[in-house]
Amino acid sequence: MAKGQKPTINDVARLSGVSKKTVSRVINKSPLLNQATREKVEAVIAELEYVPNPQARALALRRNFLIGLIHDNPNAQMVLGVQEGILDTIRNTEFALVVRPVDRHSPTMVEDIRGFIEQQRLYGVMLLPPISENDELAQACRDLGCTVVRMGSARLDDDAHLVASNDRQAVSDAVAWLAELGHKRIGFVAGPEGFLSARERELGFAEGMARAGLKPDAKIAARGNYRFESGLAAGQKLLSAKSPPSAIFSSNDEMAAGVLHAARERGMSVPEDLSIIGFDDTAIAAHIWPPLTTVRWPIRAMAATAAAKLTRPETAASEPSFFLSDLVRRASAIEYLP
Amino acid sequence: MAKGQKPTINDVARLSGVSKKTVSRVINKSPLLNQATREKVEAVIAELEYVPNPQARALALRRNFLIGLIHDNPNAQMVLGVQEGILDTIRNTEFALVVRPVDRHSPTMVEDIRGFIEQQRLYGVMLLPPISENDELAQACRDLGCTVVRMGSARLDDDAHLVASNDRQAVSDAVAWLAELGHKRIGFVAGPEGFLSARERELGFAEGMARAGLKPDAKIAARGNYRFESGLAAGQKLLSAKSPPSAIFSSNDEMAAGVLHAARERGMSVPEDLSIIGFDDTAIAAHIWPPLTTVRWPIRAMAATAAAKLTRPETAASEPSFFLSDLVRRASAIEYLP
DNA sequence: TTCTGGTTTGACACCGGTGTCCATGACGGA
DNA sequence: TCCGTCATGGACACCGGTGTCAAACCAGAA
Repeated sequence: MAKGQKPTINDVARLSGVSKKTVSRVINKSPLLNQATREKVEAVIAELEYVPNPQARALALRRNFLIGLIHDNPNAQMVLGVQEGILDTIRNTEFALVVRPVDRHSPTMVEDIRGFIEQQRLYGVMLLPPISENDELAQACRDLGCTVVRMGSARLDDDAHLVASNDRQAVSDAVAWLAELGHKRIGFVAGPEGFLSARERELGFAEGMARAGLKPDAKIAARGNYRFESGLAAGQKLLSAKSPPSAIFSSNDEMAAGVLHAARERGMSVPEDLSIIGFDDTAIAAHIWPPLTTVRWPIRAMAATAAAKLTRPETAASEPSFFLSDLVRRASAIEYLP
Repeated sequence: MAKGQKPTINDVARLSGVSKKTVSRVINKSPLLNQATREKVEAVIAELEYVPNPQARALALRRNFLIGLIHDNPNAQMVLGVQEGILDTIRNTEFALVVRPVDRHSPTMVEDIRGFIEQQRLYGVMLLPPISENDELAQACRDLGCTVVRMGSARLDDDAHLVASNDRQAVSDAVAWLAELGHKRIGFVAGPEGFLSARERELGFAEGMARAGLKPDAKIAARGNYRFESGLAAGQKLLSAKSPPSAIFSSNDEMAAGVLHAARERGMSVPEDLSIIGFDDTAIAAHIWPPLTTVRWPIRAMAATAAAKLTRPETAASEPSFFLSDLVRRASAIEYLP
């Protein structure tokens, strides 16, 4: 072994007086190997600080140890939380995380992603909402021999290929809690049509109202697109209703911030005149005034589980797919003050 | 070539009646090649939809086409912006982006990163603040034969290995603008000690005050740690001063949001009683009330340039390293009302 | 016609691992 | 003592590219 060069399997084999293949067996923990031989080789590996070359392994095994994170998600905190969760699982393994932001409105998106998976010979990919809802895309990835795990808010796939938050339940609970606080007219800001998360949250709202024996009123409901401006517009509509709500549930935090602005524009105080609940617990939630009561879902733990399902399916595929969210009670929602 | 298998260089060679090596020359655009041969081979490549296997290339070239993004950065938006910028440059190349969040307080951080670079045989890495300021780390990466480009807010390295925002200038301009608006008592919330960005913003503040002929007053200055809570504490201190400021410059948006809370706690109106300027233009800035006037720096363009310096140094290394930021004027800073 | 020199191409080893299959040797039973 | 069996380890080809070096080819000059 030349000085300054990384040791290879050949160096290890030569120094320990065995063949490459035997070293390979040690590395791969093959059971049909004499204990003494194993220890001898392991000693040399330790001495040389030998690390197998992943490129060579990838070539021989025809599979790269790369997990792809494919997303088109506007929520930076969520994406970063996912990255951290995946790293929690794959740190200290031979896997690495490669990321690929995409544009879901591009007509070539599926083609682009296929090219990416094929070129990098990805081991597996994780799809984030909203593109995780795209069955065609998931199938295209699988056709390439790539394991796919999808993150979502509903049953998009079987347990081995899904991690999901139980949004419906979480919203239902939040609305029921508002009702307990005495609110009778509860407004709703929906997310964009076509998003499963938006749909689930809508169902959760309906469920929560039903639990509380309240009837949803279309005059104090509006649809937004998860962006701040749409929340502002929704808030303006709801608050100018003849019989305005005393509480509003918004399908995400950003729109909730918009509702808050709308209330302030009308000179209303939050939470005294209007209680607001958001969803996601993004950084905004804690930093607006008043701090937003919101639903937090365990992104990082979910992503860690997803990564486990990708990298060691034999042990992790059957782990639960659904994760419970909880209500973070801050100052923006209080009991009804007539 | 078996059905369903990806074509290899051998398939291309056989079908076009030339040797592997000639195909390799075509792929690598070698100049010493007959035009007719080149076209013949290219036709076969197109027909087979052949894509070279990056693992095999990586093995032969002893260098992987992976760019690492190493960071320990609490600002999700910034990290995601960087990722998008890097992708702007490397999309449609053979490079891929692998990410690695780390913990800068871990005593084994440098060792962990070395292991990561070595294991994945990274082509280059990009370091984000605050760890981009760690010279020992940068050197360790370079010793591994890995190109390093650092992102920062000051001259951390030479042009070929640096992209930086000119924070000092930006803050100086912002403060000078406050002075133009008639503010005489301008408070300052500094970032954490030991952060170059914090230091640069401090110098910018001093410079701006000097330009306006104002003298900084330590009684209306405080140090925070870039977190919301520290901004809140700083705001409480500054606003309870015997002679409180009419405007406050905060070294980042999150602390500015804290200052805003502090003002509101004391029953002050923003911007009527107090003007506030932040730094970074994160999502918070646009979504708090009132929307925050802040300094925006071109993260995505900077990251794209950094990626170019990593992946094609021959053309990009000499591109400018410094990027100008600009002041985003929203509602939180207005002229001085006595 | 033969030689020369430049251009174009190919044979072969190599990068650092893994899979296949066979050789070896120890051990137990006949 | 001899043979069959099983545990163990090695030889060799292969994964799909690239580097080296020499051979083949071609045109123009002697």
